[in-house]
Amino acid sequence: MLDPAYIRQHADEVRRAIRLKNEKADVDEWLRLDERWRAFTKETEDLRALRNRVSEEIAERKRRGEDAADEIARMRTTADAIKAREEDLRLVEEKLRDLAVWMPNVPHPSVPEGDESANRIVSTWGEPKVLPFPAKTHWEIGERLGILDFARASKTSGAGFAVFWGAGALLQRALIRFMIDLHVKEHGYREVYAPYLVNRASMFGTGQLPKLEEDMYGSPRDDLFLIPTAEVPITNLHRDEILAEDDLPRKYVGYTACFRREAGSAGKETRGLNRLHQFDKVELVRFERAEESYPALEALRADAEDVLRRLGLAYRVVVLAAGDLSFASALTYDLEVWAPGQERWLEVSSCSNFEDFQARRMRIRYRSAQGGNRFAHTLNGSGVALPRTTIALLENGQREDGTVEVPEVLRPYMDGMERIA
RNA sequence: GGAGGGAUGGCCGAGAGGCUGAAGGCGGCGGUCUUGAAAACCGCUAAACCGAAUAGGUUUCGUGGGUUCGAAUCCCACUCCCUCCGCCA
Repeated sequence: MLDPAYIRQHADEVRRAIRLKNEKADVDEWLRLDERWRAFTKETEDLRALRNRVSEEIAERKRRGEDAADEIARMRTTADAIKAREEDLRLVEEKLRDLAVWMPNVPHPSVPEGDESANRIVSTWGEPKVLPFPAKTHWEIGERLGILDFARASKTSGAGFAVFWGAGALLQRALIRFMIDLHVKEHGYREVYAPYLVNRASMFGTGQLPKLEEDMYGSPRDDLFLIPTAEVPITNLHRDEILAEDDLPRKYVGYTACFRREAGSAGKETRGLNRLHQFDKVELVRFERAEESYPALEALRADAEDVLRRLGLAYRVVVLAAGDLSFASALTYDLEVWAPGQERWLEVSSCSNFEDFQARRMRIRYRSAQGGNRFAHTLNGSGVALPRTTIALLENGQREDGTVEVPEVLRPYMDGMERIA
């Protein structure tokens, strides 16, 4: 949610953000209603002030044992007028809010304009691997090794699901533990295990609602949603809280499964583990002082990158252009790993700074040392998503004989297994 | 699912139609004392909004409605929490 004062003073910036992000939101209508809201507010408050004053007088008279019937009669009409004005106010406020919730966060000035094709590569780590033999795709490798089973996944659940067997399943557990251990022990995050089902308020808080309701799984009977990312439950942990400034930053890491409809996407790009309705992810979430959120985004990104470096996977960092930026984000870095079997880069992490956009929706504040409460800045990024990391591990680690080398750092988590055969 | 109890400021907790934005405590800030600190003592300390305002005003005691000239306080509905019973991994 944007600051109403910001919308008033920077309407052009907001219009620009809406255009760049390909959103639909009516700033002019909002501005018009905001005018009216202020007029109604004044009228309503003046009437209330009158009521408060006269009520005080009535109380005083009664205390002295005097009669106040005339004043009470006069206030009866005032009470009706107040009720009418309050109703008008309420309606305008509702409309203002309905318009405001569709306004996306404003991109950081450094964000390139344009769609996906304007995304800018800021760095690359490692050499995209070229194998000395014909590279196989991960689904070929995994099915031959008997660790990946898409046929049976579609039997139990349909297209877009995966079953991992034996060493494949162990690899998932190993990745989760490796990543969480790294972030906890070396990067200073606190581990949290949070619910997979969340309520409407939580989905609204991080900005998935109202825009993405159609993209989510849920239980309509209970008005509960399956989380599309751990960002939702973890960021909402501090909804309606006022944090102590000394307690910032708060750095959390959590593993969850994630669920996404991915409606309408099918084909080559989604084959195998590339795009699933259910997948696993280790997520990093940070709550920061306003002036520290951009340095914190760099730190968050470095923490996510560290996972890929230790796994020995070549990757690149991309700054998303405005048109590719999510609704709530001001600046996002994507981390993409190289998958030689498919000869393409795969997004395994999106590291974003939401500034105070989510915090306003959730009323997450901190008590500032100079006095006064300020909205915290929230950030998050995957550290990292499992399926595509698994793809990269299989496609990069494959040998000509069809076996797959296990990176050194994962071996302690896999009973010393050096190779999946 | 059934029966009870509850929700008040950063936190704990009192208040039961008007004098309550709200006692008291904790925490925080400032001061006295001290070489320094602690202890003790004194003072200050909710948020949001309208407004050019350091003027004035409004709102907020879980949420939404109602009664009333006036509601933290009375009534209704809902949400959440706790206790007990049932069911269950």
